[in-house]
Amino acid sequence: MTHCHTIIETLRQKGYRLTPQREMILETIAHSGNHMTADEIIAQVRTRTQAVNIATVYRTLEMLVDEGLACQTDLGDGKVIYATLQHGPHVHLVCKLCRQVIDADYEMLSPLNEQLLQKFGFSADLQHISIFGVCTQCKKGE
Amino acid sequence: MTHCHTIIETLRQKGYRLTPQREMILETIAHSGNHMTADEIIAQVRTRTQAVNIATVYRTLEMLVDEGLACQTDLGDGKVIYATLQHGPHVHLVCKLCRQVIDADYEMLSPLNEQLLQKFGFSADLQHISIFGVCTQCKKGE
DNA sequence: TTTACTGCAAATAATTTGCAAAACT
DNA sequence: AGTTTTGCAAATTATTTGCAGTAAA
Repeated sequence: MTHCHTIIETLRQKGYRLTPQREMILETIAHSGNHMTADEIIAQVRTRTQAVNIATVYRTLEMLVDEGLACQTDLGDGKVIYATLQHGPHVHLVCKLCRQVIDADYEMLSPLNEQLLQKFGFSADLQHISIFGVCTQCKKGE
Repeated sequence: MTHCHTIIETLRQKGYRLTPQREMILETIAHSGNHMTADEIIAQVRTRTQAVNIATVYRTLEMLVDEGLACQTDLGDGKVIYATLQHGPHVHLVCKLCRQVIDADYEMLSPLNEQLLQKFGFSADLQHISIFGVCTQCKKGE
């Protein structure tokens, strides 16, 4: 809730209107403490009220990403997940078999970040990154 | 062409049929020496003949990826690119402004690969990875 | 009151699929 | 000949958009 209020305050200051839809969408993402797809978000919100449309969810998410208040990660298999920035930067380890998403610490990527900058002058967005592979459990189960 | 023939030989050995469509698609990707989207591939092939359908392109690409003969990379903005493995593993640095794709050497990722394996038991597919960010030219142009 | 925001339904866009006809081997 | 593979058109899926009505400020 606290984190949620921070975002709401920020939006208000930027001149956005605070609609119940936006509040509910925000609360849902922030509260879950996890990454969610647009579909998951609307499903969750609809346990509370029918008064939200999927188009509004997409428009709200786009706004949050544009304002730097949420991060968007493409999981590759046609799924895009969103999360608020409460946990700070991290890496998404996506298991391509079970589709589980593990969060790893961002620190792991600092050396890479520096190398990319030095060798290519490339400023990488490593806070949004998804790394695909196979998790421990799935390796055993094979 | 040489590289192309290797792939064709491999496919034949695996029991796949060698159709002109598959040959043309393969030649196009291998020849370009670059990453291409399904759309770019069919556009290129169609400068030679009309006798290829987009569904066939997708089916061929899927087969190549399944057989480990091509790699597939999701660029995030709704584009998926494909390339044959002639250049060996590499990292795709995608500029989110100009959409240019720079190839970086895979070696850069070895330490990360090891860490992911040690800390999480996660076998990462780093040969398919896309890293988003802003390239030198775009940084200047801003 | 003003103008941003929402819902709805239609539009996109990329990819996938069913099925009959064509063509490798 | 027998089975794979293709083309076509329709289906799918996720997302976007136009527009008229609703509601923050």
